[in-house]
Amino acid sequence: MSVEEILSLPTLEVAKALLGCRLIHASEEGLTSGIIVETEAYLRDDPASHSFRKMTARTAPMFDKAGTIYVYQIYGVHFCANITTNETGIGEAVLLRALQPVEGIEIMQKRRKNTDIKSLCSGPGKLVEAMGIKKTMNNWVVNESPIQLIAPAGNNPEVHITTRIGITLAKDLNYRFYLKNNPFISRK
DNA sequence: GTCTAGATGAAA
DNA sequence: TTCATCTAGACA
Repeated sequence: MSVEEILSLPTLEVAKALLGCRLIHASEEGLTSGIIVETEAYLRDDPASHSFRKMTARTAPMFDKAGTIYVYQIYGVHFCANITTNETGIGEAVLLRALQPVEGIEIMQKRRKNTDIKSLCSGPGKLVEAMGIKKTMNNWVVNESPIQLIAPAGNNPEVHITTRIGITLAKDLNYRFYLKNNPFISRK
């Protein structure tokens, strides 16, 4: 399945299909990339989603076309990155929660000030920092910017589905997806 | 204006 | 378990 095909799927399917994809950022400091190993879906009728109510200045990228990147700050300290799904006007997205580092590991270690490979991208805030994703990249579009997405070549990986992390609203929905037995996923 | 929860991470 | 650190968005 191509990236275009993946991004045209319903949001829950996108969250699942993104597992195994490679995310690349060709930054000024150099190229970093990693395999997506953990995601969460946020739908339009989902009380935990930023797009649950009306569109606002902050959440506008969620309502943009599929492949748009939505970056927001959380707890006043960290940033999280999402990939928007659906056509323009529908506010749904997939949160990137963890990557398995592949390229540019030295750059990630420097950005994260941490040499432990397993801790480099094992959480939404960590991955954003390791990949050098900035608030200014809000609204960028995957594969039309230095952020690239590549679909996996091989077969379907084994996927685990659980409830999402760090929320109290709609906390019983099974909208979190991760690769089974992968040591690079986040923990809580 | 005032309130509150929050899609976190690191340290202790 | 605590804390750092703060904003968007709801409601009045």
